[in-house]
Amino acid sequence: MNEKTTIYDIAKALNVTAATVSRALNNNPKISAATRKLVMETAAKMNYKQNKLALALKSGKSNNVGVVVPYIDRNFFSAIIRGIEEELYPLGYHVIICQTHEQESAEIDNINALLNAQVDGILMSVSKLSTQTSHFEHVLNKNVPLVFFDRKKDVKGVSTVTIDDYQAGYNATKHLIEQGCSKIAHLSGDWALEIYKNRYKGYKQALLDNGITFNKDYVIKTKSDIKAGHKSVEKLMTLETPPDAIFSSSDYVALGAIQQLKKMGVKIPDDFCVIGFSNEPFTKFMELSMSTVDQLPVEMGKMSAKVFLEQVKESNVKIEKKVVLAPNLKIRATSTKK
Amino acid sequence: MNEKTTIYDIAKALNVTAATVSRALNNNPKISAATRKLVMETAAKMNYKQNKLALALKSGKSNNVGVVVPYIDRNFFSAIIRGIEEELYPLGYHVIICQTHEQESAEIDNINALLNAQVDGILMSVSKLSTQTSHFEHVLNKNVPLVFFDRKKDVKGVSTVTIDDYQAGYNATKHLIEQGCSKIAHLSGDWALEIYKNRYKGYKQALLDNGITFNKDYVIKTKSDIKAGHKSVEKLMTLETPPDAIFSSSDYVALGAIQQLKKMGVKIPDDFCVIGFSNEPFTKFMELSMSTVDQLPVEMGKMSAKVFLEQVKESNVKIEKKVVLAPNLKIRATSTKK
DNA sequence: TTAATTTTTGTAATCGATTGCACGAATCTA
DNA sequence: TAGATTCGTGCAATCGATTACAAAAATTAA
Repeated sequence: MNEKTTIYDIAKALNVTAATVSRALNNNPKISAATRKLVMETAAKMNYKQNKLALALKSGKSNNVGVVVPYIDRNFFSAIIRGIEEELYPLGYHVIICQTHEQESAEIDNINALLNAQVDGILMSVSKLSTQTSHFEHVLNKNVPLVFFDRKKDVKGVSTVTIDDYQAGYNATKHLIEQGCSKIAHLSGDWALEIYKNRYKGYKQALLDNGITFNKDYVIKTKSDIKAGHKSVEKLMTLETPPDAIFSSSDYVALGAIQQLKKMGVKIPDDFCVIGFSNEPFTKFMELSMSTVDQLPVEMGKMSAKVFLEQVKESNVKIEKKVVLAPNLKIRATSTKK
Repeated sequence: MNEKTTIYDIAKALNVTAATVSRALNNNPKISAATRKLVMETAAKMNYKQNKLALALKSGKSNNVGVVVPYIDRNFFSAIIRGIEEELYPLGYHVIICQTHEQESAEIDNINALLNAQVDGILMSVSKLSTQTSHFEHVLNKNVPLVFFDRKKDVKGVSTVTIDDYQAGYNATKHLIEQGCSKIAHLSGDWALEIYKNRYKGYKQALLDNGITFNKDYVIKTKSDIKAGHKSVEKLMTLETPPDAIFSSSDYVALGAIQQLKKMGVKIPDDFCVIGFSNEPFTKFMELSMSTVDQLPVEMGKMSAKVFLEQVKESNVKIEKKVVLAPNLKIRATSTKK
């Protein structure tokens, strides 16, 4: 009884053609008010639901967008997805999720699968291990809009939405200086990703602008986990002049650093200040709440969605938009001296 | 140049019909080895990619499943989605995400949209504010498998994957008793959801089994946020005999409780033990790491996916499977007396 | 009343794939 | 070598919608 009803079923019931039904349902002005009403009512009665697949095939628009992220259960990424979803859902789009686990092969795989599924666009954050760009160009060749958020690669024709990582690094470092710190270390990530490089640049410039000499022993490139924080602190504290503050490019690394510092009996924030990056939920809930940089992921997701929408609207023109959002410094206990 | 190639393009290039191309690509044994090879090579050369939409329309299988959750940026849910994705992706399925914001209207909306998009199944956690069940029956009437995870409603024909909330409540409470607590309060949620009711039942039974009289003043139903934790503790501590432990159905409420207890100068864990629920990431990172119940969300997601797969495999038989996973008590600092 | 318009509806192609049936060619049987 | 099989392909329908174009019906004009 509740089997799928098609426009043909309605047509048969009313002794008209499917074309008429289709037009009536789509409010085509060429249909008489009487038949339109009749069709509408019968459709409702028969519990008709439009088959979006058929529509998609005919129109070439699937009303699906693909979102590719390293992991979906990392707050930063899931919050971005939330933003994307909230922006696109009201317009009838659905979001298809894929994760790469930071593997380039998975990234390529995902992109191909999404293209085969005829998505109307792909929004993504590139994997840490990505080196090639041909799979991105492949997307553009198929005339499918591509938007990078947060982590990007330089590819012509791709729009990007990022925060101003340079500014974020600058602000965080300046804040530490204002707290009276002068020997500020920086825990960074792989510079193959611009975000880490830019945070580093901002850090360096803030030092210079405030008359602090840059010390390259204070900069360590690490993985993004807690252990990396432990190890980095161990290394830093054996230096001849150990630092008195850390600006970390990752909240997890900052957390590890704090744990290790406490273990070593260093007093935070009085003798040592720490600031992380990403505003992961846990930072707020720590006994000593952690200062960090909020990247406004939900906003970033919404903005990515908007950029995508502009792109589909002006499908004739090739737009390459670069949106840069302002980061938001969250000053909390780990960097607030009394 | 890189415009979409169809089997018709390949057919034309080789002077055969699309049917032949289709068969060759699908390794149909009726095709001669020679033509198969030729077709394969030409397909590769022309960069052919199968249009999944056309396939979906023809076959009636979209290879998409819908996942509906209250919020995707809550770790518990995003971890479940991760599990689902990892289980289904290798089989060629894609996951379409929707969020309800705990609104029943959005839930109904999402389900309808997913059905229109011809998903092969819907996996979901019902919204807190859901009261009706007709939209779930609607899914079943369309012969689309429906699986509830964690939060469920009693609907005939729907498979469910949950943890044993009763056991979880029992174990958590028993653990507190073993730590020497005897006046154990319980912060619960809305009993319209079975999960909260069952945790409460387990709590109560553990008390009885250990000769502790149940005190209904010790049970408070609250929202699931930090503030609710503050308020509940305020109320509990003004009782004639205040409790000496809390088993909370939510990590956030437990966090709020801990904050308030500290503010009041109560010593945790020596004078007061606390245990939460969900193993949210922040619980591990607190100064005083929080004991909690791990619901194994990734496992739960994988199991939900498996149940869905069984359902599609045996599309003729109507299976209604009830999987109950064992919860995992994480004993940490907030409930470990020395 | 008839021709000219305007409305309304129908016919049939299309989107890109799959597949039952039919048919010609090649191979086998006797 | 005639007849029966088997093999490889083509024809055409199908999935469920949309939409030029054509045709019929209704309305208006003269």
